[in-house]
Amino acid sequence: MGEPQELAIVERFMRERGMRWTTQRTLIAKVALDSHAHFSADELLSMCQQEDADVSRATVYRTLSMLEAAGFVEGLDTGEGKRRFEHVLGHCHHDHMVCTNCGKIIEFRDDALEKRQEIAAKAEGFQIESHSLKLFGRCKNCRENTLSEVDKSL
Amino acid sequence: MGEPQELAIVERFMRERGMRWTTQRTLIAKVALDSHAHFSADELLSMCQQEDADVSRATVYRTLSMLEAAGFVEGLDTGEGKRRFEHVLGHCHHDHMVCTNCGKIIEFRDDALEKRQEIAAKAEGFQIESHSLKLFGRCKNCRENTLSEVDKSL
DNA sequence: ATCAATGCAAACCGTTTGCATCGGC
DNA sequence: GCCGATGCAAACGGTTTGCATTGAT
Repeated sequence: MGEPQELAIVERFMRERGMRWTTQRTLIAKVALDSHAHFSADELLSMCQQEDADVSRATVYRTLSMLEAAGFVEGLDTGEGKRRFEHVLGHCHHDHMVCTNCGKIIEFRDDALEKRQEIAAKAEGFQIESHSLKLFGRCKNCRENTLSEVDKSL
Repeated sequence: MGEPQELAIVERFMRERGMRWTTQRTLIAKVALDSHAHFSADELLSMCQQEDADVSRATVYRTLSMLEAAGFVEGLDTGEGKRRFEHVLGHCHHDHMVCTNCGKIIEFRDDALEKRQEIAAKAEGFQIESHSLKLFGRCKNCRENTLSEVDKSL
């Protein structure tokens, strides 16, 4: 995982636009791009504060929306009432399965799916800019655990 | 559109569970099931108050979550920061295209899409309970208007 | 008469914002 | 030194909740 180069890309992006490359932005971007998880703004804040106390919630939100607008990070709504973000720079597009039991998020990709979406859009004269596909249900683990619980009760 | 029977179904559902069929629930369910639109809780409240002033915001929210839990209504997140709901009882499943310019919501259905989702889930040992697919972009109308604006500026 | 449902207003919670201060450039 | 970025705390907006009252059964 090549965070150093990625961080440099973010820095360059900001500087080119006349934005200041502050210690907070460096830290937030580093932690966000380092993470392989789907983190909430709050979790990102905690992760940053673990490394260095000098970050505020407001700055995390502000930096996060810049990173999102720039396309380095992507927000997704998992139905918990708050957004989660994922590292997107240098990763290819994928969709998500969200386990409604344990909250696990599984990434998957299916080109046929993407193509069908394009076809459906074309039929309506609609031009897709982005899309969001989430499958909600039970992950493999939770299904197995549920089954064994049922077994026990028999 | 057969609201009377649908309303009776909701009433029966509630009564069977020992819930009281109040004037507020009758009104809210009627208005919600009458609507062909994707309404927010607030809009539903206004629609109800137009017909009868005796409904509170709290009751709209409480009734809405019952209707959703019962499967008469379905909530979807269009990315506006608030949920929208749609009449689902007696309608077959569909997905949505959301115009990021005018907010228009287009319903569409593609069986091949659904099948690919099942295949992708099976590959992960995931059992789908529900899913959410939204295409964000520009609707036909907005595309045409945008084009003519460009034309004008030339 | 009972107890669930309602209305009100306050609480909630994630997120945004105004403003004085700080710090990159 | 300038002006953009930060921190703080207050504001925001959708939604939920505690509690006294109302009303369906």
